[in-house]
Amino acid sequence: MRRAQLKLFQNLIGRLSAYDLRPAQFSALAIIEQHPGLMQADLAKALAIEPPQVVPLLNKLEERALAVRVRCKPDKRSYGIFLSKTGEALLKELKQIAAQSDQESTSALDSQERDELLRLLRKVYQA
Amino acid sequence: MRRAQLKLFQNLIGRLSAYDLRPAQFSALAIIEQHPGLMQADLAKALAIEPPQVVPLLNKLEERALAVRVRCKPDKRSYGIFLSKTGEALLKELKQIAAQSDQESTSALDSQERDELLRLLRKVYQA
DNA sequence: TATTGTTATACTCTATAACTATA
DNA sequence: TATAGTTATAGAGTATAACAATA
Repeated sequence: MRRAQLKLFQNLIGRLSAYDLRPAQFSALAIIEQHPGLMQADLAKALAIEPPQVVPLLNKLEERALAVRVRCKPDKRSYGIFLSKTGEALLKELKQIAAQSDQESTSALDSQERDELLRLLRKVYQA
Repeated sequence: MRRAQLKLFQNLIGRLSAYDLRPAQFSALAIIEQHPGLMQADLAKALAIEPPQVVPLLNKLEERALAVRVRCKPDKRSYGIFLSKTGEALLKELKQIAAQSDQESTSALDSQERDELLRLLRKVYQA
């Protein structure tokens, strides 16, 4: 399991490096898209990382104008996190890159096996 | 894939911690058993880590008398690495622990699915 | 007093360059 | 000069404690 995961990860890291992004940053963009306006604590939980790690990650995304922090009206301690138009466009491109990466890393499998692998993996980690 | 792997790894780390061992040390014991007398560079390659990382790992195993470095006769630069009797006995126990860990981490799968997952993972990383 | 985000810090993992001793 | 092992070091990734602003 570890070796297969490392193989997939290395391939993805290589492809994302052309965008100066890490897998966690790509995941963050995808999560923000699915939950626009979420708070940093929620993003940490969704990424399975600790809140302090979200800070530099989001800073980087904000520097590059891919995402924005918006002060919440009711609770001025927290932010709502949103994708910018640039972020949305880039994410769309990145999803294709990631799909190509998965495809290449699992080129030894036929499409039925790939589906089955995904099904089994989900079953394991969702349990 | 990453999430499933993390789940398995965390379970294994927890179980091995009772023996004050890391997964890589357990793997090292298993590799040494399969290739008695191998050199440190070979062990590094088999573990997919860099040679310098082998040094503290092996030091720890030697301190605990689980493995030994034996100076090679012909080439006095290198060592042959072997398990001690203690190491062999502990490895036997650890293999059962690891099997239990895998079983527990994949308890959502039936035994046929578990076999299939293993087959697909091998196919991915061996490609 | 509790919570959100942040800073500072440390600990692990990993990778690279330089050193030693042999060849 | 080349190689096996080692040392030193630095860079990620990850986790915890403590802090500031707000509730």
